[in-house]
Amino acid sequence: MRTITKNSEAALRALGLRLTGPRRVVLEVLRGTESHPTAEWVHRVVRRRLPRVSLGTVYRNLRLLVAEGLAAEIPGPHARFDANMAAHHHFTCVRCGRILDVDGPLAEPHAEALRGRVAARTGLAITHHRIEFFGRCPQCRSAKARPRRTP
Amino acid sequence: MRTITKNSEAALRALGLRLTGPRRVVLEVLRGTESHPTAEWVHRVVRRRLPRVSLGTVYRNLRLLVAEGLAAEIPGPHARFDANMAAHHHFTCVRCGRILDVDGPLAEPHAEALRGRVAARTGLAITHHRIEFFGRCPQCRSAKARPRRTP
DNA sequence: ATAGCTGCAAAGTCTTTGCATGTGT
DNA sequence: ACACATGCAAAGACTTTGCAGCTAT
Repeated sequence: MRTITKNSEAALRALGLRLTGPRRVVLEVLRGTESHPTAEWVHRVVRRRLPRVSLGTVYRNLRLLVAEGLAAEIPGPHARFDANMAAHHHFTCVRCGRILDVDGPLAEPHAEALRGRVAARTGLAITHHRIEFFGRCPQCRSAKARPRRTP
Repeated sequence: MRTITKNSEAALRALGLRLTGPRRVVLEVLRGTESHPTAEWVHRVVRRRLPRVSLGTVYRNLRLLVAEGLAAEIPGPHARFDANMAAHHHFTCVRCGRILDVDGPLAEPHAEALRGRVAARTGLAITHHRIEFFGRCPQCRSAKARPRRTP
């Protein structure tokens, strides 16, 4: 579990963003989970602290955080967000939809080499890449339980 | 440019699918491009041959082709489709949005090794993966021209 | 004071669906 | 014949926006 929850304020201030209640809580909520949540999930959790926050405001702040580099958006039919800015990739469970982190050092050195090779041979100017792994998560491998969706 | 356009019929028949005009043309159009088109683009092109085909029918057939393994869907906010079923990855131009193929042998051997390594260390059961490269396409690298969207 | 936020609700986008009609086998 | 497809239009799911009223600085 991630521990940061405190100086989201500082992070926002450092970027010259206004520190409003909804904004701060959206960032804290996002930093407080590893579940790669949807906007709706963030909204539900934010509302436990600030019940009057609207979904529109959550979207606006999520987009702002992404634009400011404090969060990333995981592509897909429904957008998911991630405040983990360290280089890492994702594993998606094809059964339950859960997304798990595959952290940097594990995948990175090889992926970098791959990137260089591809760039060299295709002539494309590659600035970055993303790797998405698919399979079954530990829970789903053992459990006979019925599929669940995350979050 | 891809050449196949002829035995889309055979492919459909082999799967026991009914051979209807819209279905055949949707598959032929998809097989006839490398542009990773959206449903709307496919619809426009299909209509040049069968003007009465609806967008709903295009979606239904595109989904069917994906389900039957004759096409793949590229994830994102707007779905894109691809009839190239050989193992390959994609390069997305961050300037114009164009998607280019990065074909198998180039990326594959290393990616396989990477996958094995990740699987071994994380304990995740990885069945497949996808690599997406980002950067600027040749056109955009040279051109000062203004951004365009693809298709 | 005032540029920037917010809640609310309405409007957009892309995609899916219900239904009556048409069609491949 | 008859199960399956289609066109059309309406409905859905998710996201963005306009606007008048707040609020951080």
